Amino acid sequence: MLDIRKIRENPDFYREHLARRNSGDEKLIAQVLALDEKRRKLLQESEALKSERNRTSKEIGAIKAKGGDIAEVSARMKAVGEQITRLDQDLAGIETEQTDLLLRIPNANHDSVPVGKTAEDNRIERIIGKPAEFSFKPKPHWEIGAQLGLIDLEAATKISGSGFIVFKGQGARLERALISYLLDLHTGQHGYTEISPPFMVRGECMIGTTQFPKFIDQQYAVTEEPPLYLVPTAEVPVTNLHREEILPADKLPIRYAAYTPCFRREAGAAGVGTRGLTRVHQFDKVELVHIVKPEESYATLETLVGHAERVLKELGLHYRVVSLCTGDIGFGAAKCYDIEVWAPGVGAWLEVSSCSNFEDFQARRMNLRYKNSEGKNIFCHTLNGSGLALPRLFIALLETYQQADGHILLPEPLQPYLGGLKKL
RNA sequence: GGACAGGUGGCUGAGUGGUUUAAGGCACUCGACUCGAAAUCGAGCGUACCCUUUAAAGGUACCGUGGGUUCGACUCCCACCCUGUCCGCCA
Repeated sequence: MLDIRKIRENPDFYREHLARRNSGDEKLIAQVLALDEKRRKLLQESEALKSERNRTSKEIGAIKAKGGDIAEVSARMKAVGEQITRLDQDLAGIETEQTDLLLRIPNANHDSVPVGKTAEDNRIERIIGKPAEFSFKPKPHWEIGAQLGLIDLEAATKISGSGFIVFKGQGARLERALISYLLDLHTGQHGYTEISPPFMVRGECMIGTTQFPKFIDQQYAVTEEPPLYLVPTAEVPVTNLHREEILPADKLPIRYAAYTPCFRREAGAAGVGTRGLTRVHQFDKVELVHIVKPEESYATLETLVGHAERVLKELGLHYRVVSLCTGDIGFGAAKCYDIEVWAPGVGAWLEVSSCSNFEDFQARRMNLRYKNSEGKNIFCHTLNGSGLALPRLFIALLETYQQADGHILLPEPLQPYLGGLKKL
């Protein structure tokens, strides 16, 4: 959520930044400012009347103590009270409207974010490794996986519909191995504290991390009373762990790593780019979350990307890091790097991680602050990135390490997690 | 799910309709005393918003949450939430 006072002070700055997102949201600035003006006018009227009532009520107390007559002044204050009630009702309506609008305005982007309209305009920061070479035509993962009995997409469709995966045998074991490997790497080498959160959360959490209100139709609701939602990413429960808190400065920075399944409705139609495991309603992911002081957040973003890249380097996978342009970047992010792994079987770059700095955009929504050295309460900056998303990592492993005889070689770091197994 | 108890500032703890402007204490900050410290003494010390703005001052709201009664609610009424303890159910 943007700071209404900053919008008030510098509306052009936000109009320009939002216009670069080409989502048309810059028009909301004028709307929110109009509401804000109305709101403050009503607030001032209401507060002036309350001030009068407070003063007069004390006088009434004094008059009564002396045995005086309060009928006339009391009646007058009753009228004032009714007027206050009316004003406050109007005010509450406008405040709700304003907050709702503010929750729908996306974040302004950092100056280093490339300006552009589509994914074509994203800036490629670096390409690491080389594409795997084959003496045969590499197969897509759904063929390899079916042949080796690692996955069964038809069974998944039968029990849950399209967009679900059944892992079987060594496939299921590989999935489990990857979760352990990723958590061990990040907690052991990168200093993260492991969190195992609930997979269902309240609506407030979804507001905090920007899924609500705008993207509510992409979420699964589980119960109606109380409303609970399946997490679309561990970002939601983990970042909200400290919602409504004022953290002591020495608790920062906070680094959490969490495995959860992720549930997404992904309204998009099936077709190219959605076959196999690339785009599913439920997938596993290890997520990295940082809560930091504002002055540290951009250095932290680079560190975070490095932690995610480390996985691909260790596993010997070919990947690139892309800086998302203003037209492609997510709603809440000020800056975002995507990490894309090369999948030789399908011949495409697949997004396996999205590392974002939200600055104080999420922190404002969840009222997450820390007390600085001067004793002031300052909104924290929050960041998160996948470390990594499992199905696409699974795809890259199958397609990159496939052999002419149909088997898959396992990269060395994974072998201990599969009981020393070297190939599938 | 049932019964009982409770929810007030960073902590503790008073407060049953009007000098509550939330007492007192602890902690913290500054000052005095001291070579220094402790003790003692003095002062300060919540959050958010509004107005003004170089600043200061001022206003409003906040005692679990939301309603209600009243000129006026920490205080009275209603509903709900949470915590603790016990009971029931349960992998």
